[in-house]
Amino acid sequence: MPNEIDVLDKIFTNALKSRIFINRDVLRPDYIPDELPHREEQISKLGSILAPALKGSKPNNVFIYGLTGTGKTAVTKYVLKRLYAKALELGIDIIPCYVNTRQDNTTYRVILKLSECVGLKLPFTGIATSEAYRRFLRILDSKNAIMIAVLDEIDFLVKRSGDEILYRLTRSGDELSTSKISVIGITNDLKLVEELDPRVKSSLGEIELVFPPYNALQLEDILMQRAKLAFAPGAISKDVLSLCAALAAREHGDARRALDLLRVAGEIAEREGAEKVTVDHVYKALREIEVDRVVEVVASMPLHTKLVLLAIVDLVKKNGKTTTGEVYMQYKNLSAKLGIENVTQRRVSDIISELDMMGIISATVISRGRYGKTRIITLAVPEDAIIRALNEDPYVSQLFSRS
DNA sequence: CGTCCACAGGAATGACGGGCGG
DNA sequence: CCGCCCGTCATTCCTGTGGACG
Repeated sequence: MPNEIDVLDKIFTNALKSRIFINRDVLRPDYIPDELPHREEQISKLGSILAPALKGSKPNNVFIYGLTGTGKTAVTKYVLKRLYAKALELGIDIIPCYVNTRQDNTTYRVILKLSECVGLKLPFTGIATSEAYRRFLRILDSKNAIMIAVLDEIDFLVKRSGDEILYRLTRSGDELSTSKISVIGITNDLKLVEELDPRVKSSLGEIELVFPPYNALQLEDILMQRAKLAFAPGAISKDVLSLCAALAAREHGDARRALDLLRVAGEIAEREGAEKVTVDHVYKALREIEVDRVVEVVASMPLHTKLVLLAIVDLVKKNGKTTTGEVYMQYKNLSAKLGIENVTQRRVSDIISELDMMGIISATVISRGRYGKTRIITLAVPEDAIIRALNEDPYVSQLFSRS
């Protein structure tokens, strides 16, 4: 008992006397810095595209693509913020509206978000989608304003709910008399463009903006800029920044990842009561980020998904890889042990796809000729991270304690 | 060179809980 | 309170298919 108090006491005093961070929020993904290094070109392009809004005419729709962490969202939010400030100055009514369609991945929820931006409260369920849309348009039109709707990560929206809402929004001019809507679509999936309805493609792709990945040197610049604000003098060294930059560049130049790495490394250093962040802390952070992600993703999965995942872990542990058929058999065994009814193979097939999408496993369709077509499944994250995550579930953990 | 395996994955449908407007 | 609509999980039935085997 007294031990616990000591531990806590230590943590608290460590946090207080920490000489690591001055302002750690600067490293968070949603922080928008005043300067975005190596994105000057994109900023000025987007700026000139949106500028007509200040004169009251509708800017072209824009399609932005680039991989994750290439600054698409940051640049867009930054430009929008500046545009909005300018519009206020000039007394022009511009309504910026940012929707992340990874969270709001249905047509209805997108409309809900757009409505919020014009000050319309809609029930989050209960009325027909088309009715919600009509109400939204009516309110917007009464405002005599230019709405700039940013739909971030639209691949999620399109995959789940199709591109109908995109079509309607880009064509909304027909249904509005005074107000206007410009759409900025952001995606990191380049193939998405081909899946879109050609009409959407042409109207949304009036202008395309590409965000190339950062290289290691550029990432280092970004980290440097933020580190100056985030860390106490002397708490961080160039080696550490370079390592974070290099590790993130190895993925695909993902700035978000680089910043996460740096922040978590700092947090670990702080926890340990260290005086400065070391290379070692960065490697620990690398691991911690992965485990956290897995635990979080797994925790929100329904029971059957967890069971399928456990079946996969068992089989992969044994053979290094597995197939859909094997997984289904093993999954049936597991649910029988728990005395739970099992779902059909069709459903398990979908669950495997879902796990693949979440990046927990990797599943590739292959044909084994005479022996049929199946998916070869391997783990995409460390096994012990998954097991630790699954153990959190009271039902699933019974299967561990047994044997 | 055609078969046919072992699934992939689309379409239609339904049960269910949540939450509205009237 | 009812009727309606939503999203989610699941089922049933289905057509499609790469390539090793015969």
